[in-house]
Amino acid sequence: MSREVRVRFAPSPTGPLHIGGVRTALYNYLFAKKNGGKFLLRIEDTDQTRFVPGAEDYIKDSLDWLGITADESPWNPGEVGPYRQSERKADYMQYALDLVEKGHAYYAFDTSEELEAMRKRLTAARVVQPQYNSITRTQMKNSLTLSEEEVKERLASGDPYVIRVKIPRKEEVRLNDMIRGWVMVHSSTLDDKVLMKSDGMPTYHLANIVDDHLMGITHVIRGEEWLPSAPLHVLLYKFFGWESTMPQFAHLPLLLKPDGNGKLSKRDGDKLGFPVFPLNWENKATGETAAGFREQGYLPDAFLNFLAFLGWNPGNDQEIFSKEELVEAFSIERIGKSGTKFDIAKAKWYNEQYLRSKPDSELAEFVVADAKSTGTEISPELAENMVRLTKERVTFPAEFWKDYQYIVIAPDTFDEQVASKKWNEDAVKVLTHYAGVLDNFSGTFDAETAKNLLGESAEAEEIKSGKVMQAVRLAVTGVGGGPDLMEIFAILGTAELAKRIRFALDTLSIAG
RNA sequence: GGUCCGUUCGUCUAGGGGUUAGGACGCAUCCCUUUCACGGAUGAAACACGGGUUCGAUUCCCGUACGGACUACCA
Repeated sequence: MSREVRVRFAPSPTGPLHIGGVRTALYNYLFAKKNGGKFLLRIEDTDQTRFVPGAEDYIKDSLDWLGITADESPWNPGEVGPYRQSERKADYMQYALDLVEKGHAYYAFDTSEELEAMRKRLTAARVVQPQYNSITRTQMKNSLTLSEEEVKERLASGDPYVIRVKIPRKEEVRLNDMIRGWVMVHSSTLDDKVLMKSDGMPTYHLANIVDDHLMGITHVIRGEEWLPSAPLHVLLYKFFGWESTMPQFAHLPLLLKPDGNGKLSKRDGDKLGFPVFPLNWENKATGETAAGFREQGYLPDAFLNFLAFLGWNPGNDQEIFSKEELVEAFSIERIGKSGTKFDIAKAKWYNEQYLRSKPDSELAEFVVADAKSTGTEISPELAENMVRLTKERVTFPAEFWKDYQYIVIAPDTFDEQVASKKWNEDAVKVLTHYAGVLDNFSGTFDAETAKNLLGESAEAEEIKSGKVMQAVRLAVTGVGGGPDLMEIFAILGTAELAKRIRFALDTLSIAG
């Protein structure tokens, strides 16, 4: 009988969650759902100096937006809470002490100045890697070098101290990563990492292992940046005697900058011309806002689909996956090993695909709202008509109104390039004739009728209608390209259409 | 510097001892069309390098190069 799958996403609320983190959350979620397990969210806020107000809410909002819902979290606690490490503070010390008792950890009283001096001394002695380890700890102030009496005294008098792990001098540490296979490291290259800080808070390493154990975590799926410390984690499981329930590790390839230079970091922001955050983030300190995918117009399902494919693939040609399909198809075996460069063009393509699959009526709501925000009230019917005509031509919902509002609002300027090339006497003749026809028309003016009448006007002037079509378009819309013109005519109606044509006739002059 | 991880078209990737090395995005050309898109068709475009192993290596092994992560009382 294997245990129920339990995975966690454990972000640190030190700023906005970036997309690498979101992807990690997504993979954890998919893995849990695929295996009928639980997905937990744990806030790792052990570093009080880096706490950023609002970051926790941001994490929640981001995951909510994408529908990556945790089965257990600070907002929806299960039975192994609390789900914030700051609220678990009291528990960690006993585990650290347990390690001290077992001889796997020790007190260290060195000040930061003394540590600095040690590193300087070692560097001067050309030691390549100055670190607190099995060799150097013999020269430092800790419970391994000080007398038992002095240690007791220092502890009693409230001397600041940390608890460090005692890394064995010669041991081959191995772990079987689900993505990378066997990884082996010799303990001599590891250092005696701090487990408990002098402020009484645990470091990541201690808190992480203790909480994962207490919360029954079976699989640790996290970014590759943790791979170097994974051997330490394995050692800690062993020291605690928790080997039999040690989770399996899966270290995800990193998300890289598009130029291939380093991992995608929070600081990159819209400096690179696209968001690296799911949602807008306002930096309270600087007042600057970093762009989010949501506000740029990305649909959550499209973004999720895109994100899933950054480092994972289903092994077949299918590219469009709903969340449910992703759950069904997901497996850790199909996650790649190498870093993934972020390609915004693909993200846009995904958005277009999802946008086109949405019903016109739903998209029309965006258009009504966007129009209203610029002071124009339009009916849902009109908005839906606009969507029907332009859906295949936009990437983001905002483009409906931004690029095609001429369907509602008559243009007052005309594209000069098109005008100079296409505006000619033939066009003037046909349009003048057509305007007159429109004045006298009564009946149903649909696209078909609009086209027939225009054809007749052209014929009357003995001009091929195809020759003047772009000029006609220019006159009515102000631009040289766009959706089916006759459909636009039908929406405008004869009166508005005639009015626009006459305005163009008055305004435009034939290029010499 | 040290430890660890990685390397298939520009990008995301499939594949895996014998393949015309497949797909997607992007790009180009053509078709459709009243324009621009959409759609359809076609095309250019890749196994980092050097040694092994093998009848045969892009695939396995070892080096080299390159890229990346880590190297805090941060996570």
